[in-house]
Amino acid sequence: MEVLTQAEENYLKAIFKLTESDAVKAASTNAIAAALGTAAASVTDMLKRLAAKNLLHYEKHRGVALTERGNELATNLVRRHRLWETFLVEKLGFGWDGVHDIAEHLEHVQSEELVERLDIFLGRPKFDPHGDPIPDAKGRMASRKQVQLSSLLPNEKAVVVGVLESQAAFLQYLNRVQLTLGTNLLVQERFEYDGSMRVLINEREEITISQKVCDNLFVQKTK
Amino acid sequence: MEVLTQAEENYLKAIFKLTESDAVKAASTNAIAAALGTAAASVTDMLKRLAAKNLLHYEKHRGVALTERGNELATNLVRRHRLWETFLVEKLGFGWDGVHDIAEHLEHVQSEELVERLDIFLGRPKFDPHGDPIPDAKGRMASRKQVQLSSLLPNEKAVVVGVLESQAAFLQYLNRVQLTLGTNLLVQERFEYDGSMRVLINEREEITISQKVCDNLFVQKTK
DNA sequence: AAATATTTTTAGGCAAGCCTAAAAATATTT
DNA sequence: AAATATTTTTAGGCTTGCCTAAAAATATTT
Repeated sequence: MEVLTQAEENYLKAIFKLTESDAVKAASTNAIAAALGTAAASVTDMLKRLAAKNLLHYEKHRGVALTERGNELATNLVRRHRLWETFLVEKLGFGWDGVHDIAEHLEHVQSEELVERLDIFLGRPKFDPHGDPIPDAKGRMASRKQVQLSSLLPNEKAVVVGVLESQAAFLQYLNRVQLTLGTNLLVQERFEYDGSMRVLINEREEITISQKVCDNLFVQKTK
Repeated sequence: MEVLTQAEENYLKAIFKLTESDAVKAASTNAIAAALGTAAASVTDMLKRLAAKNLLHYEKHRGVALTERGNELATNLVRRHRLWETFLVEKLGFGWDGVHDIAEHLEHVQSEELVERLDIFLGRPKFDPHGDPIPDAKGRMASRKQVQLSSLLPNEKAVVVGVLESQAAFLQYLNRVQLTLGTNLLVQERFEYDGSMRVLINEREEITISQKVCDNLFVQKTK
């Protein structure tokens, strides 16, 4: 089992995330640079090194995709990250939003046994505090726990993860009212009368959403 | 609060340990190199850098000692290390001997809040699984929990940490029978008749120790 | 005290990761 | 299709931490 540096691991994870939505099959140099906050030239540098280690497929000007091995390592990294986030929230009492940066460091500690014992200690959780699925030691994970927005009760928090029907008009509407992928929601109230909901968006703005929209929006509960 | 690299932290910790026994006031280049497994030239390199950051006093060919600030940072590092060791043993069920290397990595995660919460989660322990005292956030720590070997009961484990009377003849005897500082003991049996004990040394050799020696040996219980 | 041994420092180099500026390749406009 | 804009790569440099080999300083023997 090869050992990667923290920098290498961070590149793998960034590429993994960028190519996660199956629509996209390759990550561009610029996108990776943006994700990591480094110069594009540094990315090219590293891509060559990772390609030499057979962790990704690289062809000049073509963008990159992880190899099987690269995917394996990246998935394991995600596993570590999400287990630590779970630990920080469940055991140490951190808020679910203040936890990412610390997990970003903890995830780099290399010890299979540590991760395995942590997993057991936490009761082999399937999802982390953000609702994201935690891969098991073999890289398998549950699919996202997504539900329709209309199924939420007042005071529940969620994040937008997808739509049921993806007609252009609907997506345009979502963009218009800022209900984009990743938007955080807090349900304030639900009106029985017409099934509409008042929702706080990204801890800032409050809007009212019709039942039709609530039915078509997939969200994932968060804490 | 300045942020140190892992390498810098490792140097601080090594120097801290080397100068811990108050007898020694300066750590030599070679001793540091040996402790870290690096070349002496690399140590000289780093000593200059750490001196420039006011973390230690460095004069060519004179050896080094930590500054107040250096000591503070090193103590905090020890705190982090021992808290993580405690976590690994108490919560994750690691054996107390398989824990050092992992803690070596965890200790470098920089987050005051993380350490504070971990401390609380563990119930603010005063000693780690090796019996070493855990400094509090201000750097204060209890003195070692040392007891006379003669006070131990069969099946208790301990490590040699000092002597009561340090006559040369006694120390020579200890060296002779391998009862040196850091030796691990497991009490097998105690004979009421003459107060002598049968003890397993470093999980290998079994010897019998007279009451006089047992009274003069300070040990620290371990798990 | 001179000779020898040991320790420490200097000098010069190397890999990993980052940078900026310029060149080359690819995409988008017109 | 030519012109322009954007993306990606190359080239050259920097810092951190490490190395080896040789020089300098200090310690120990004789």
